[in-house]
Order: sequence, then structure tokens, then C-alpha cells
Amino acid sequence: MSYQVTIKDIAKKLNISKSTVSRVLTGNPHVNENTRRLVLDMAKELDYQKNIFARNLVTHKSNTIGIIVPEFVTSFFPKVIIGAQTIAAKAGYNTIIAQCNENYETEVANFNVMLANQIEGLIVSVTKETRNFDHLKIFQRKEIPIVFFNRVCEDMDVPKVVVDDYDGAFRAVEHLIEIGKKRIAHLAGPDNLSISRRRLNGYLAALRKHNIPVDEEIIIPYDLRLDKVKIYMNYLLSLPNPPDALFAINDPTAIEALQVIKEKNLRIPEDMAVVGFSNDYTSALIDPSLTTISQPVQKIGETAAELLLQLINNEISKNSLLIKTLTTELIIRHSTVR
Amino acid sequence: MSYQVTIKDIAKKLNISKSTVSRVLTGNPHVNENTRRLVLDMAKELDYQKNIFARNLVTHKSNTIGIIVPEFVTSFFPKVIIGAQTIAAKAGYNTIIAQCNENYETEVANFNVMLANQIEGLIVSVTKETRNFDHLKIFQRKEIPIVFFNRVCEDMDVPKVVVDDYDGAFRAVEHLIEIGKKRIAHLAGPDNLSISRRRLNGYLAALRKHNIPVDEEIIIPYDLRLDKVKIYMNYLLSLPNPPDALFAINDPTAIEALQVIKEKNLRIPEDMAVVGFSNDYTSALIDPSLTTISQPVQKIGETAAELLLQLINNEISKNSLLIKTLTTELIIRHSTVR
DNA sequence: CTGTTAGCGCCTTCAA
DNA sequence: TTGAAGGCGCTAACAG
Repeated sequence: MSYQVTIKDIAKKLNISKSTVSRVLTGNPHVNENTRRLVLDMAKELDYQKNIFARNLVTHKSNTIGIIVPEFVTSFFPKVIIGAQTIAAKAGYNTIIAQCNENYETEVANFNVMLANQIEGLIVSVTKETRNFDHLKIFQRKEIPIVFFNRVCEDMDVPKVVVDDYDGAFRAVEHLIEIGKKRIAHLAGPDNLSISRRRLNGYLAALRKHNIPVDEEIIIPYDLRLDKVKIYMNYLLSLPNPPDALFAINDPTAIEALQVIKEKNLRIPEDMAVVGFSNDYTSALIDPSLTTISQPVQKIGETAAELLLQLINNEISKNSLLIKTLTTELIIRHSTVR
Repeated sequence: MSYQVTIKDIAKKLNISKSTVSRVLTGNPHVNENTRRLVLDMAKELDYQKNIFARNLVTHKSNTIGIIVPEFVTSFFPKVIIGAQTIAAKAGYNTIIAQCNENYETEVANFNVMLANQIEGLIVSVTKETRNFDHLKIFQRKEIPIVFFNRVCEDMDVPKVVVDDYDGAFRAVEHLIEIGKKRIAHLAGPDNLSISRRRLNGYLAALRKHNIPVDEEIIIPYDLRLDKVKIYMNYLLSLPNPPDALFAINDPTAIEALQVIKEKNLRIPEDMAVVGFSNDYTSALIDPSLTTISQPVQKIGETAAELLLQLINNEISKNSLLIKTLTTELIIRHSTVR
């Protein structure tokens, strides 16, 4: 690391005390307007950059928040990050980003990185493997505020930003019913993720509302590993009484399913209609284009960051069981309507 | 920020000196095996976490590298980051990630964030707007090593990780020629990006090798704003002598182009064959699937990080004009071959 | 092998 | 309005 200009250097050059220089640089008002100018000019001239490590050490503040996401492959989480980072930056906060490759161990490791960096608050969406939340509880013990989004831990008493998965799923399935489908399968997510459960419940509610019998045989929870989709679709399509529609937990799953259906030369949507969830970039482009539920991705990140900053600044109580639910939108495309 | 356990606390509890505790914690070998155990146990018991700000302050090392990417929307850059982060983590380095929304001002701001965080090295791919590189030169002046990847600044004398764009483009175009195409258009990138120029050169070389005349009329550089693709495609297709194939600078561009061609009810690949570059997630899924050049995405990140760590550790000279060129692969799909 | 000491660069009393 | 001094938590000599 090369030499860095310090407050001492500025003080020496100007032949004044370090404390005066420091006052100017911290925005302390009790400084002569003249000396302030002098210091500021000199700081600029020397290209002074505050040593944040020294500042953090003495102020016990890191001015940094963390974001931990389960993966980086779909565009969903990166877009959420953009939203969160924008808000954080406006408030003068740095952001540390970590992704977990959908791996629990990595998640725990990332939490420790956050701890080591003394972040003032954390925005999290957990991996699909995460069933144990002890690593999160350390943050609560240390009173570092946390905000969940998307994949939340419902048992934990912290603010969450979610979309109305129940309602989205409900409308997705109701749409399938409205176009005349009678036997709707569901490729569900792992039930440790609350989004899986909420979407499943929306699915069930829509069936019930329209007096369609629920058949456990065609409700398949899986671990979101896309290579499994083919197996489950083959199973569904080989049933004596196969489904005429599919509601998939998310778009990648739906897209995988579409490939299998196409390989079998079944007609979409006549033989099998498909709805996904998320409105991924790809969904509008594939053939047939995918009917799906879109989420306000960037807004999710913004909302989470706003919430977190309020918690950090004690503008809202850490214990307030705050859940921000954003709305979704049904986007109808050719996988359900020709 | 809540109370943090310090070396002092451990020392007090064990009634030994702080320096001994510190020795244990920094891996200094000159410590009695017995006291070492004692300290380690107590550290664990108290859940001690080293204050990295204090450590960084005194060691003048941040143990952190930075990665700046132009955008976060396509999966390319996030995947590169995964690769880089893996290598960095193995070497005990933290990673700070910043993305620029393809915006020059944001890029400059992000460079300052990196500076403020005293990163020991930086991995960068610049935005499509970046034509001025002064913000990079500050790093050279401070002797903070930089490694470029993908979108590099060729004038700067720093190591770079690229794929063989020239060769990839060459093979893409040669493939079009081999399937019988005679008039191949090119939607090129902005010429401030070297990848644009290298891919253009590969295109030109392939034409020349096969004695196909170069027609400037059907070589269109554009600013990578996808909404423009429609305009350019309409132009190309309305020419009195329209092209029978297209080589697009990247997959998103090619995919946009496919949409336009399909809307016009032209046959792909008979009337118009298309090749992209990158092998994005979507490319295999759209209809027709897109022939493209795939890049070893994660490997790019890994290579960049390895290079950077070597520079940081002075294992290679900062001035060595090092360019790592990774190879690409032609992936033939239905947009060129039925 | 262990303890003492002196800072790293900054902020913040306290006194002038 | 300014200066001097102490300390944040840690590391790294220097003694012993």
C-alpha cells in the first residue's frame, strides 16, 4: 500500500493543529471560516482521502451494510441488489455483496465475513438449503438489524420485504382455470422456503374457490435443481390421467418444463398450458412465450434498503414485526393463450 | 454498534499480557503451546472477533480486492464475479463488488469507493460509455494493481484477461460462409470498446479469406442499446440487396434481431441466418435456438483474480504487459442450421 | 517464551 | 475559535 496523505500532513503544511483540520473534515461548525477554506483547499490540493479504518475504529461505525443473496445466476438477485445499492449509496453507505451459490456452508461463511466487516445492517435472502438460522441469530444478539426479502425466515422476528406470492399464485392458477383447464399440476419449491409454501397455498386456494379437487399426486415439491424437472414432467405426463396445465414455482422451472413438453410434441397451451413466476428476461423470448407473474424486482431492493436504514437510524423499532408486501402482475403470453 | 470482545478482554480473563494474546491470534509461533490453547479456547468462549479496522490501520493492509463491472443485468458479469470471488476467498481476501449501470459517472464514483476502502487490487471491465481513463490512472499512480477483463482499455499498460474475440468472430462468420451465406451483415459494438474492434476484425478477416467483398453498408456499429436493434434490422432487411446472414456483437443483440426477423415472417436460417456471441442462458432456449460463441465465463473471473493476487504479492511485475487470452467455442444451433 | 511500549490515523473531550 | 492529549483495538519492535 502506497503512502497516504493524512490529517497530520495537512496540519503541518498549514502550520495549524491536527484537531482543527479534523474539525473541518468532520463538519464541525466551530471553525473559523478562513481556516476552513484553507484546510479544504489544501486537502484537495494534496488529494487527501480519509482513512476509513481509522475513522471506523474510533467512531465504532463502519458506514457499511451487507447484502447476502443465494445465487447470482438468474438476473433476479442482481437486480434487487441494484435497487438496494442505489438507496444505500444515497444515504452515504457502502455495500458489501455476497452470494452463496445456493450453498448453506457458503452462506454461513458469508455471514462471518459480514460480521468481520462490522456491517451496520444486513439484507438477506437465504439459500434453498438453509434450514438452520443460528448464524442469523448472532446478528440479533449483537443488535445488528436485518431485513429479509424474497426467501425469508418466517420464524424470525425481523422486517421482511416480500411480494404477495399467495395472491400471485392464486391469480396464475385462476387464469389457468379461466382458460378452461381442469387438472392443474404444481411443481412446487422446497417447503423450507416460505415462498414455496405461500405459492402452494395460493394454488390450493384457487382450486378450492373453483371447486376443483386437489390431487396430491400432481403436486410435486422439489429442490429447485433444474435437472430434476425433466423427471417430474415425464412422470406427470405419463400418468393415466395427466394434467392439462402446470403452475411452476418459478420461471426457470417453467421453461425447463416447456422444453420437455415440446420434446413430446404436445401442443402448448392446448394439451398443456404453463405458467411460471418471476418474469425472467428469457420468458418473453422463448417459444412459446411464457405466461408468468412479474415482481417489482428493483423496488424490492429499494424497499429493503429503506427499511434497513430506518432500523439503523432507530427510526423504527427493531422489534416491530414489519412485513412489506409488494404486488405482482399477471403477464399473459402464449404458453396459456394462443 | 454493540460491544465487541477485544484482545484486552481475553488477556484480562487469562491474566496474561495482551501481546501474548495477539501473538496467538496472528499465528506467531513463539508462544508456549499451553498458553496458545488457553487463549484459543478463551477466544472461542467469548466469541472473539478481530477488529479488522484496527488491524488494517496498523498493518496498512486491507485484505480486500475490488471488482467493478459495467452491469448486472445479463448473467455474464455476475458469473465472472463468482469465479473471481472464489479465488480471492481461497487466498483470504475479501471482495468488494460494484456495478455501474453502464454509466460512466457511476463508474468514476465506484472507483472512489474502492479508493476509500483501500483495496489492494482491482478487477475491472469498463462501461460502454467509458472513453476517459483518468480515474484508472490514479490507481497506477498509487501503485494499486489493476487487472482488466472483457472490456479492457488497450492503451493502459496493465494485465488483461480476454477471450480470443477475433478468433471467435472469425469462426462465427466462417461458419456462416460454410453453410452457404454470401452476404453477411454485422451489428457491431461501439468502437471505443476493444471487443467491438476485435470482433469486427475477425468478421472482416473471415470475409477476406473467402473472397467475399466487404460492404460497409451492412456493417453497423451501435451503442448496445437493444431498442435500436429493431431500427437497424429493418434497415438491413429493406435494402435492395438485403443480407442473408447476420453476425451480432453479442447474444442479446442477436436475440433482438431474431425477433424482428420472425415478425417479418422470414425463414431462419434460410432467408436469414444469425450468430451471436457469449452463449447467454437464453440462447439455447429461444426459438430458433441461437448459434453462438461461448466464453469460459467463470474461468475469466478466476484467471483475473489469480493474476491480481500475483501482482499484489509481487510474484509478477506490475509492468509486464500480460494478456491472458482464453479460447472460445462455436456452438451451432438452429439459427444457422436446421 | 513473555511483557512493555510505541504508534497506525482519526475523533473528541478538556482547557485555553 | 484553537491546541494538547488521550484513546479506539491492534501489531510489532524491543527488552528481558
